[in-house]
Amino acid sequence: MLDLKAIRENPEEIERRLKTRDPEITLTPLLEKDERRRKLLQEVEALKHERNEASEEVARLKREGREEEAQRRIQELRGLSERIKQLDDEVARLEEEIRDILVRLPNLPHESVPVSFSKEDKVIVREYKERPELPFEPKHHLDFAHELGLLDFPRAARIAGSRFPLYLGWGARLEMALIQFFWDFHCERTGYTPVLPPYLGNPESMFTASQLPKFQDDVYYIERDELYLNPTAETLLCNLHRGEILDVEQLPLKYMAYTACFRREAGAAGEEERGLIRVHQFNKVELFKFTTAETSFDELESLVKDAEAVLKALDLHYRVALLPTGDMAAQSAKTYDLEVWIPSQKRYYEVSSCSNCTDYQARRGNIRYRPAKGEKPRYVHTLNGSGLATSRLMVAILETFQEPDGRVRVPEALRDYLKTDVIPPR
RNA sequence: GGAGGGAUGUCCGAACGGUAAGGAGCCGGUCUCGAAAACCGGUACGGCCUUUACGGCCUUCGGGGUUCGAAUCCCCGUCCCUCCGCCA
Repeated sequence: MLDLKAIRENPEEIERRLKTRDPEITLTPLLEKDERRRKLLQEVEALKHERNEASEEVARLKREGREEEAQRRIQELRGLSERIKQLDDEVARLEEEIRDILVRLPNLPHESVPVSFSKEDKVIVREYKERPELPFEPKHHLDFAHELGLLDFPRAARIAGSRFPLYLGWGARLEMALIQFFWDFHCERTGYTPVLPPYLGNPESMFTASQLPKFQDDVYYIERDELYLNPTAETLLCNLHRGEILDVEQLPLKYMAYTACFRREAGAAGEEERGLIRVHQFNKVELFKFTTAETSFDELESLVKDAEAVLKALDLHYRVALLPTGDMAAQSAKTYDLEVWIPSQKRYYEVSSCSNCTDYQARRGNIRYRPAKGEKPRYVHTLNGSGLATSRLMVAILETFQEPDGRVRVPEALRDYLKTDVIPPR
């Protein structure tokens, strides 16, 4: 959510920047409603002042036993409260309308973000290692994972439905090894505090993280209990300090969570995304930071490096892309994607998305910090990044390290976890 | 799932329906070489609005209602605690 006061003070500039994300955006109705609300507010507050003083007078008269005068005063006040209630209702209605508009506006993009509505216009910032050249035609992971007994999509469909994964045998072990490796890596080397959060979130949590109202259709919802299934631990970690005022000395706060993630992926289909590329349920280790306003863009750079470090440790070819204005999530001011090479498709797939959401989520969730003793609280900046999504990473590993016979070499970093250097073991 | 109790500031804690006591802590001061103690003063976080003032409005878990006036009475909800039931 953007700061209404800032919009009021600088509407042209903010509208111009928002239009780089969505040319349809116009702030005029918002400003009109805001103007009207403030006018009514002044009116109603003056009436309330009058009522407060009159009430005090009634109390005084009663104390002094001047009952008749008090009754006369009370009679005079009857209409006043009626009028206040009318105006209050009108102000409340306007406030709701203003909020409705405000919560649907995206964050202001940072000035370093390339302006374009086409996701093709992302900027490749850097690459790691050479693109792997296999001495044979690489197979799609599904074309050998079933044979090797690593995955079983037909049986997963029997249990839940299509696009749900079922890992088994060495596939399950590999997935757990990836999770454990990422978990240990960020605990021990990059210094994030580990968290195992609830997998369900309430409407307020979804709203704060900005899953609501726009992405209502992308998340699973349990109507009976008014709870949403976790679509990404960003949603959950974002709410860890909702409503709090943090000490500036605590910042930056760095958290890491492992969760299963659930997404409806309505409308997703197609040959390109079969197998583990796009599923309703996947595993992810998520990184999250709460920072001050001054440091958040530096913290974004180090967050990206922390996520990259895992890919490097796995010896995978990847690149870092800076997304253009039109391709970022609404809450983000600046986003880097980490994309890993998928040999069978000869293209890159996103395995991590690292964003600085500045004060957008913090304002929704009222997450603040006190810059110094005695100073007014300010909104924190929130940052998130996958570190990483294991399910997609498994695709990269299976396909990059496949042997002609379909077996898979295990990256050095995972051997201690799996106790084998090839899957399945000979 | 059932029955009961509770939620007030940084913390503890009070308030016959009359406009949020008291204490601790914290901040400032006096005293002191300095500190502690003692004493004096300040302290409802926070938010909104404007004529930015010694200003006004809101804020006793959240939302409604009754009333001239609600921390207080009524209704709905959230969270916590106790007991019963169920249970990995």
